[in-house]
Amino acid sequence: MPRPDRPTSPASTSDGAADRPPAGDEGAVTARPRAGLLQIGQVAERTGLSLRTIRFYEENGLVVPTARSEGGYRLYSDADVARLEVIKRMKPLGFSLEEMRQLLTLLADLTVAGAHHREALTDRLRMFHEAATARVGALREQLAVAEGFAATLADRLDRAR
Amino acid sequence: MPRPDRPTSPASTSDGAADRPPAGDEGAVTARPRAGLLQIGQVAERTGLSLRTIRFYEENGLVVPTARSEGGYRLYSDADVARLEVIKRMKPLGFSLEEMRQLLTLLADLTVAGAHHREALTDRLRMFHEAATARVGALREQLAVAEGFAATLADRLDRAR
DNA sequence: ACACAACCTAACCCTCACGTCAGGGAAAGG
DNA sequence: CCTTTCCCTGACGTGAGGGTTAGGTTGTGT
Repeated sequence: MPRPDRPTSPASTSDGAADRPPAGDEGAVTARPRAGLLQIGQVAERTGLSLRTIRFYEENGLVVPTARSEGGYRLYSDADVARLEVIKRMKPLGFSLEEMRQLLTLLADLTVAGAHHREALTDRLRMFHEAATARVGALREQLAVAEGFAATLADRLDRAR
Repeated sequence: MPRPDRPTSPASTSDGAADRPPAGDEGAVTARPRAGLLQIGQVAERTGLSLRTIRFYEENGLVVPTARSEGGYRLYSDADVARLEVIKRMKPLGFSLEEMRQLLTLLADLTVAGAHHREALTDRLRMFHEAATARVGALREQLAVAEGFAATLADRLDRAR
């Protein structure tokens, strides 16, 4: 079973991320190895996160790959990737990894419908929402300051032209 | 020459920042020691920066206090404070300390009117302005993502209420 | 003159979210 | 066999500060 991809591209910058998702039959739609699992490089490509970052998130319990290959390669499911994408969306809110971990768990717990603690969960969710709202406000202010400073620079530019 | 402030407040939380700006005559407007110079605590209060941060900026050559007291206290002029405030405005743009240092110098150089390198200076200024504009764009996007996520949270909140 | 409270100093280590090597193993093909 | 390309772990580095410690300075009240 040979491999279709990489038709002789000898030079590369090094550890990049692209390629070799073993055995997708010729003309397959999207690279997909045996069990619908992606390896880290492909995940990085899809999410725009660095390999280091993805590993780091695992180290901190944020997204642990569903499986490992015999040789120890991390193998990510679509759900894993989705989790990573949620994290990406949270990032601008400036939550810490720990907070993100908690929020992820919380959201998962809430999705399990059968939660008896529903009340407590929504309470915690409300707190996260408040924190998020606060951060959004802070961000807005930062943006305003940034715009202001950029304007100042523009000013000095054509004042000194 | 006695001091007006602190009319016997024995308990305090500790290192705060307020107080003893020596000898402002009774009923003075704003605390002012001898030569219109402020000590670090007062600067912190005015700028909203932490003592640590202000010292850190000095360590990195961003704002070196105009003077020191006999005993080694940092003494800041109004110009120093102004510099700190400029830094505060730059911060949301995500420049590194080094970049901010350069930009501060650049702006100062430009103000010295008599610059022969005016051209080169404005060129550098233009580059900073471009960087700033780029960052503003990035910030806007971050804000959008943040708002989006906050909305998602709000959604889950009343979907699960 | 002395004690004192409030302020300051330098010097240290700690945190967070990664980046950056270094050295070695795995997957696939020639 | 060898080569590529990808992946692994482990360890150290970085940026922008935070916190703590042990001690010096300043102005004041008595």
